[in-house]
Amino acid sequence: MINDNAPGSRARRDIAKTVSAVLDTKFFKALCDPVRAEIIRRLVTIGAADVGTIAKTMTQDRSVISRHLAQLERAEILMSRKDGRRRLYDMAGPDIVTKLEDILAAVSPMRELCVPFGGRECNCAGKCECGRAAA
Amino acid sequence: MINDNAPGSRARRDIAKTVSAVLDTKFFKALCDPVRAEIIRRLVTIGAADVGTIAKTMTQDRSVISRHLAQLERAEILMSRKDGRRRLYDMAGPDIVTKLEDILAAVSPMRELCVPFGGRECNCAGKCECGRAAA
DNA sequence: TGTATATGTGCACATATATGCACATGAGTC
DNA sequence: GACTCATGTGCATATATGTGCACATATACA
Repeated sequence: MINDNAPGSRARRDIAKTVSAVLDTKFFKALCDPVRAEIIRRLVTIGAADVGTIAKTMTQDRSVISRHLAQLERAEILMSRKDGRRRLYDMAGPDIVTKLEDILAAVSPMRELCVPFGGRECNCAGKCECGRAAA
Repeated sequence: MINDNAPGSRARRDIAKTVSAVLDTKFFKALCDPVRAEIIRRLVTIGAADVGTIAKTMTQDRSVISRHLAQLERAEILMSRKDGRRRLYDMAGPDIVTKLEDILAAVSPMRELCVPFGGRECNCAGKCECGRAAA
């Protein structure tokens, strides 16, 4: 089809729907906070660990770390299991990779379909901030 | 190496570093808000549009939409250019796909390296919520 | 049983973010 | 020039989120 990227085209509506569906707010939100990012960094480095062990190396209170860990598990970034009175958390590596692959698959048609401004040059003659615009 | 996924191993430290580097907070934060998600949906559907046109179809004030659009541009999800007194925004399709490919490339070693709890079964005998854990 | 340890939760508070109004700026039109 | 239209920004306010303390719960151990 020559007119796939026309405004409101079937192709555009389809990809909009697919992209919306795959935009997992819970997943992205969990990745935004710097403390949670640091927790992820440490769990990747050291492997499975309990709440106290993780909290000991960070400035926040244990209860705060506990809540961050629970949120990361709800976002399916971590998994947990009980070990006596402790709870062990570990990275859900395969799940994370699968989720990102799904997102990429949904988004990748945008490479051809959502070329900004149809690839047309800006006629601003350097007056606006469109530096990244025209290929 | 047989011990690549040992706690603190070189492989683990490397991937932790790579993953941290690729976790673009600005990018993820921009994707969290439901209003911004809706803006993305409409821009994918209709293609390039100015602030007023987008705002007209949404409940929020024009100024609010204007700020969301600016944030999405800073996150390199949208691009903009001036057209007279209007400012046109459009999806930065190729940039978005490239960014997600970079993220996936950085994360994909986690599929083998971060199998939760080393793939070992939980010995809870059904008492804890480790359903997604084993296998 | 009593005690110590690990974790989760209610609550109050601080900070961040989203929102809408009023107004300023910039660009087109008369 | 005066006027109109589109956009961006300062400000006050509402809502969401992160934080730490105190306490409750659950498990292990003497």
